[in-house]
Amino acid sequence: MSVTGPFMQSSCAHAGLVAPSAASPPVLPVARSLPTPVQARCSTCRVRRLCLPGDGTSEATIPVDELVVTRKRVYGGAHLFRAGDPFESIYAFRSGFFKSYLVAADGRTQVTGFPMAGDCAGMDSIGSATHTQNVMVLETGEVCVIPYAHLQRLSGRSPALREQVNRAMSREIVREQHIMMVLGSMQAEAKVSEFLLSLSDRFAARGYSSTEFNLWMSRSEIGSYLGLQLETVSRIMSKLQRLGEIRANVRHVTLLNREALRTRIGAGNKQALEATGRRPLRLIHG
Amino acid sequence: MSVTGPFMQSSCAHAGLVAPSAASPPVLPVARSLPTPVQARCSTCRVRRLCLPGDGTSEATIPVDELVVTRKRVYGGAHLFRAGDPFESIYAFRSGFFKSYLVAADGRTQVTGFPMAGDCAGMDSIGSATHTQNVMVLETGEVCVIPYAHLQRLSGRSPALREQVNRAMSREIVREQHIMMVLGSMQAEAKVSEFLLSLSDRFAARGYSSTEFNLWMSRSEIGSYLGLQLETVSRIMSKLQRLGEIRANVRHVTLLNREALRTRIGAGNKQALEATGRRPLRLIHG
DNA sequence: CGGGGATTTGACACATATCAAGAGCGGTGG
DNA sequence: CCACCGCTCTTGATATGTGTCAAATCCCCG
Repeated sequence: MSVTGPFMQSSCAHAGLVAPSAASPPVLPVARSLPTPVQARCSTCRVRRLCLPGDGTSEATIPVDELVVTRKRVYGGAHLFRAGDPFESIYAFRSGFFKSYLVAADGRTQVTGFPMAGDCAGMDSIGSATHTQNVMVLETGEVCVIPYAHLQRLSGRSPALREQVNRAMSREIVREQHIMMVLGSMQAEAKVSEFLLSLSDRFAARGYSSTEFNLWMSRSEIGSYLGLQLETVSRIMSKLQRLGEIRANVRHVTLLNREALRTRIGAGNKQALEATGRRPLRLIHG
Repeated sequence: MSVTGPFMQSSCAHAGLVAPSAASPPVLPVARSLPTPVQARCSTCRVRRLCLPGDGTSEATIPVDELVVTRKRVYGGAHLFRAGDPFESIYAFRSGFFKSYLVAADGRTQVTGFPMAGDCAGMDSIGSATHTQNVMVLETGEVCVIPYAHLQRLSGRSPALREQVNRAMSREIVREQHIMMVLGSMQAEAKVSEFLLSLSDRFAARGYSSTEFNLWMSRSEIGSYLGLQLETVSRIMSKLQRLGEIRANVRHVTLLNREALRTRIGAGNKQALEATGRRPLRLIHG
């Protein structure tokens, strides 16, 4: 794990407790039969039902309190990890706000998500030796470290945990499919409206206000996420404000008319494409 | 599973062999201790190393020949499944060519991929009762049916299989991240070039020509996949042909200058976005 | 041979990118 | 405490890539 910026403090030290084991790079933390520290337990976590442990339907068989080995406090501006860092752990966010992004060889950047409490990062790197994308901290928060080798071990004895991991990865695939749809078939106004409503729903699911919240990301980051230029994002937010559908005070947003925004999502379709059944072909050479 | 179009024939019937169990909807095929029919075995499959069984590094512990319960022949124009169909199985493609796509409530369509031999479909629906997207057959082929309950059972006794499933899902996440990058940060010409080269690489990985191949999908489907109109795709392919980088005879394509195409991918960047570290905020109300 | 869809190509419109300037905000140092 | 600096955000003017509309051609298939 790269330690950049102000990210250099383990939660254990921070919380004033003694860590059961080393917290950083080498191999995997030896926590086989050591008890998980109370502060890192999922059973007391407010967002557990959104996270790997799930809604508790099969709770009895998931060793939720052995899942997280360490918890770390990470600070705004720091990177949790970068593409190319060795892959060792899955991360689950307990609090804070983050962005995940890719950087192409030629410098192009694509923000792939804005994970927050209850979300996970690092699952895309399973099977790679190194992380495939970057995760940066936008708002200081706490992240639960789940060493992958540890997760594999636990999976061996808990079918329910295996299932939860599969579900979490599946959700991630669906989430990205949804973004593909936004990127590929929506116009700018629809994209921004969708973005705001989606954020709103995610805040709501975590018990925060769905109508009034902070944007922890910049216009430029929103733009990258939506495939737009920052100026376009800014203009559209100004327009939505002019129309009375939102109030936007730079990073602080209030949704005034959710229905209007929802309508805006459908506006300006680009494609219909309905399969015809007939499929002409020109075969190789022939 | 929806049975539409000419998709109404099980591979067993087709191959003239007796099926070991029912092949369709109800619960899950009872194949607990029945031997897997020879024709459905992974160990004899040409694309097994690209598929769930993997490259064989941990082959000994993966019950590869119990993985696939049935194999089906599916015909061009048919749907393997549609969004909303009950989720029961993962599908692995042995041959043929397919498209996966989403349809939004308002009718917008987004093609999410063009799976072919060695690829999988349905992993996005794990944890849902129903499939989240549609998969249509573009070129007749054979698909291996892996009932999810069956996979779960096998996973219980094979850590290596669990790992392979995780890897496959992880790869799918990375694949979609890559498409997000294409959709969000490339211009039309770069998108189409990237698409052709990517297809070329996938054919090469399967032992087919990397310079000459058929496009089983229409311009409209390519457009949907890349977030472009079909006319734009057509124009760009004409242009690439005019420039001597490809030869495009409707559905039959020859790549004449891969390097030129590769250069084209970098052209016309849209975003740079490098993190600044400073992160201004306007806190709630304040 | 005829019909229908796919593809190509052109003309044009328009959404969004690009370029540029100014304002707002937050932190820093005098 | 104020002035400055750097960054983000906003807004305007303009350029341009791509969508839209339309028509001709091609191709497959009956």
